Amino acid sequence: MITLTEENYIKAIYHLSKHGKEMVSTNALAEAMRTKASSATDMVKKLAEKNYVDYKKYQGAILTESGSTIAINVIRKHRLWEVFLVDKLHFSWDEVHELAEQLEHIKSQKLIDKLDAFLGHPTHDPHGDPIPDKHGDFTFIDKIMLAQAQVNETYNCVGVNDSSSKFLQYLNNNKIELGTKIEVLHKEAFDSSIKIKVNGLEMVVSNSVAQNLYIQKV
Amino acid sequence: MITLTEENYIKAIYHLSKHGKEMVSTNALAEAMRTKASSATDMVKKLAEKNYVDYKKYQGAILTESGSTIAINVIRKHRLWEVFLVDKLHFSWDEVHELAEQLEHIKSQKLIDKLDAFLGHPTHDPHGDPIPDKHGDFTFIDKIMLAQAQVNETYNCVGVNDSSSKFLQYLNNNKIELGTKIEVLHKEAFDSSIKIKVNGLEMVVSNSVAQNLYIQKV
DNA sequence: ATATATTTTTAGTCTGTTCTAAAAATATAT
DNA sequence: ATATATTTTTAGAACAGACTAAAAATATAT
Ligand SMILES: [Mn+2]
Ligand SMILES: [Mn+2]
Ligand SMILES: [Mn+2]
Ligand SMILES: [Mn+2]
Repeated sequence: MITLTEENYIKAIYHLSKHGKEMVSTNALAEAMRTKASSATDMVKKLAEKNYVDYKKYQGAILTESGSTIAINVIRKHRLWEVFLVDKLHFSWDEVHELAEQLEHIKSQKLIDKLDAFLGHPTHDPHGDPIPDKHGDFTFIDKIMLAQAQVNETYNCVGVNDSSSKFLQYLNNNKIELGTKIEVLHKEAFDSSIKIKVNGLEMVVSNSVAQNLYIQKV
Repeated sequence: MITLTEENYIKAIYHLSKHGKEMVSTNALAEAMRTKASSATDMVKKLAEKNYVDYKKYQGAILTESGSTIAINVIRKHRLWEVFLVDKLHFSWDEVHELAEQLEHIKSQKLIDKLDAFLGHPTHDPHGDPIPDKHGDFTFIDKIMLAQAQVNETYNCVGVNDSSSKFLQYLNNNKIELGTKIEVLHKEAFDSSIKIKVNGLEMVVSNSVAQNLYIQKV
């Protein structure tokens, strides 16, 4: 039986290793888990013991096939619950992450299958992140960062990189949501800020915003 | 912050004390929690420390006002989730209890309020048990056990006492569910079994069934 | 009332997860 | 290459929650 804490570490390793197969350092893992390096070491040893990661002292950890399967399943649950909270319970997209952190640990394959069906087998969560299907396969969409956009082109907002409530609330305040059309008017060389037109209104976004908003050519 | 384990103990104390105000013995609590008396003692001391129970050595424990509020809130969540699982995800009533045991510990007042609204503010769970409202008030319905029924009367099935999947599956097999009409044909003095007519078919139920089925005069 | 049985508590241990402080290994700078 | 800085691991302790075995309190039977 896998514990809630183990699942969270495994998920963190998955995200830090960028979808799978590069070594994750103890310090990076500790920081992601908001804990100390000594705790991360202990946990990584335990995960290695249970064959969820391969671990070499001082080298870092990497998920095994079985660890990867667990990570993807937790992510699937997390994102499906987020869809439920937004689509069915009418939460705002900036409120659901912490709740999904709790719900993702509910153990029942049947529940997640039924939830998936109830939601109409969604492929993306409220932040534009892909939801792995029951075989663990993702539907990737072809997205770029707003920072990479071309002037005088129009794009669709399709996702966020930073899904903290602070950033999402910033987007709320500026009426930017998934599906919103963004026309790129000007890129300022000095500070990499970008002038865009959204909902008929012109506005300037900083580079740090432009690097956290994913778009797709319409 | 209250832990999952503390919530489960508090809920067990609530149920064992029959909705509130009688002392619960250490042994009874240990048995309900499927643990040992020494563990129950330890936990009861901790709950007393946190002022969720009043506890006197060798005398037993009883919920305080604050403990009672917690118990009722956990029960509210448990039963609302059961309604969700049955009404929205189409689980059968014999499958939902264990899942609700997990879901009842999700911490978010807003979630439970929204779930309640989404479900249409149900007053009873799939087993006929009352769902406390957000102020902790129950809607009690006037029910009796089938064992107390009168011959030649017709009743509505409104709840179960034993909500184990074994009993619920027995009812499934005999096409008895909440709302099913039951006509009482004969009570056998010898073994307290009861002959009833359900869905046009006659059948005999044992006393142990009759004591676990709640009914109401139509 | 005394002996016996049952219930409850205590004492000590274990596992899981965290921490701090110190030691060991690795990386970086001159 | 050596010194210094950074990262990682180890050692030892804490806390929650469980266990076993033994002691203490309470209940029951004669
Ligand atoms: Mn999330
Ligand atoms: Mn989590
Ligand atoms: Mn239940
Ligand atoms: Mn529970």
